[in-house]
Amino acid sequence: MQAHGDDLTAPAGGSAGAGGAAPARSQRMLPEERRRILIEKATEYFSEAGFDGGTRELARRMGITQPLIYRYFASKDDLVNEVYRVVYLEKWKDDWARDLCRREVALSARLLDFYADYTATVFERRWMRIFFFAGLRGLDINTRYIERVRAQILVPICLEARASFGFESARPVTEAEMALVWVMHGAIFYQGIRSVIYGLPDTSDPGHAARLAVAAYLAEAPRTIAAALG
Amino acid sequence: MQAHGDDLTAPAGGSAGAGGAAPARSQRMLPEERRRILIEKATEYFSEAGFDGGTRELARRMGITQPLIYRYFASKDDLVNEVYRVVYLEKWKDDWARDLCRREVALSARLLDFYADYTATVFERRWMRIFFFAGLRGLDINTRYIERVRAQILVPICLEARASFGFESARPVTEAEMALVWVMHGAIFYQGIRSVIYGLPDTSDPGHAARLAVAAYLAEAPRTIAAALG
DNA sequence: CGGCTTGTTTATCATGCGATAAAAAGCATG
DNA sequence: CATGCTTTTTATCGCATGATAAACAAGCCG
Repeated sequence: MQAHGDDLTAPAGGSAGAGGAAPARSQRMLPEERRRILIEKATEYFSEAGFDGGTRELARRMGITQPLIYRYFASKDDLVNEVYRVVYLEKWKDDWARDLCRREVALSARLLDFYADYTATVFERRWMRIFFFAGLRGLDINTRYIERVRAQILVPICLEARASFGFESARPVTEAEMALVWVMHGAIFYQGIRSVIYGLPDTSDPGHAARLAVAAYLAEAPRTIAAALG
Repeated sequence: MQAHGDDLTAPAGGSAGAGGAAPARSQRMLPEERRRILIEKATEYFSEAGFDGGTRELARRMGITQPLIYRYFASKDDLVNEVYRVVYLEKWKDDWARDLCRREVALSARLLDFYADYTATVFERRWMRIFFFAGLRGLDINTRYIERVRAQILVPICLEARASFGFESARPVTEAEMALVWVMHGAIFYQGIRSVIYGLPDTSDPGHAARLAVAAYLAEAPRTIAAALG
């Protein structure tokens, strides 16, 4: 895209009296620190350029040279996998599943609290874009993430809804109940897609969409649950 | 990925008596036909590999050689843009906007009919993947598509909802009304994302999600409209 | 200072890409 | 069959990429 080579046209200047614009050798760092920064910058860069982004451009943005990356990661794939790992696993909060089951709080409040926290975490440019880049690649880390959402968030919500409406039962959650909770979840998640992936000015408050979706869910849930357990 | 060169190691065989496994020169075609197939196969290929997919691999899948592509498109970008154009523009139905305004039909039926047809069009692997590949690239053709959905589908729905609930008014659609219709649209569209992008087995019928989302929209709409116009 | 370890750069290789030019092959017409 | 035009292939260029090996430089310890 752009000419980036001009900085490198004077390779062996030595003392390089002209000086000033020289790229300046990057500071020596502790391996842990360098690795940490590398992953952070890689996340930032790949979330914009996709995983086809080049290692040279990544290095340039970090102020280091490209081969240095290979001192910390055996291959580009290794680095990419580390980015996945950090994005997918380190941003998951176990509190979510736990707090959703606090029955001393009204279910509507639990749902709204959860989605307030969840959207604050994932409606972020880096997270969302990496999520979709990975999804389009069909990576199983993506599939596993969705499965985690299903098992640890949506299924518990279905069970809490049963309890909340007096339909306590040990029967497994039905497809109809799952379809309903997916509709709520999708309605909320889509607002993040709209603002982050489509790049639309997010005029509307995500909390508003969540309130509408949660209210619709709770309004429809009793009928769906009764039909499922009847 | 795989060795593809072996077929080409015997370039000037001439009569090539051994025959049989030879790649077989591709049939001569009329330019229009060749171009049509090229766009079709490019759509198929790029929807899987992303737009970083190579021209050589595309040619291989078509059974032609790579430089032939450049007889029909000046550059790879030209081909890619043609793929966008076909996917985005040729699948849009003007009937959608028109049928949504047929007031002799109940609004709920109009909405369900529209979404039945719309999801049948876009909940398709090629369309959906190209849509997100383009979205992640920030292409304005994608932004313009969303704008088209907003202007020709969602705004009319808001106006039809006003009329349907007796709130006829020429005042521009408010943000609250748009937020509500985006929630309905998002809830439905997300089910397509889930099955096509996430690659989940779409156990649930998309019509079911649409019925839930439309019902929730129509249940909430009177309150939102009254507040907006009050 | 000299020597050692280790983080960093320079130089380079092999490969794959998009793109171009020239040769070959098909097919109609005299 | 020869001619001419068009489709398709062969051969190749320039460039960017991921990766490797060797040279360099910064700190630390004697």
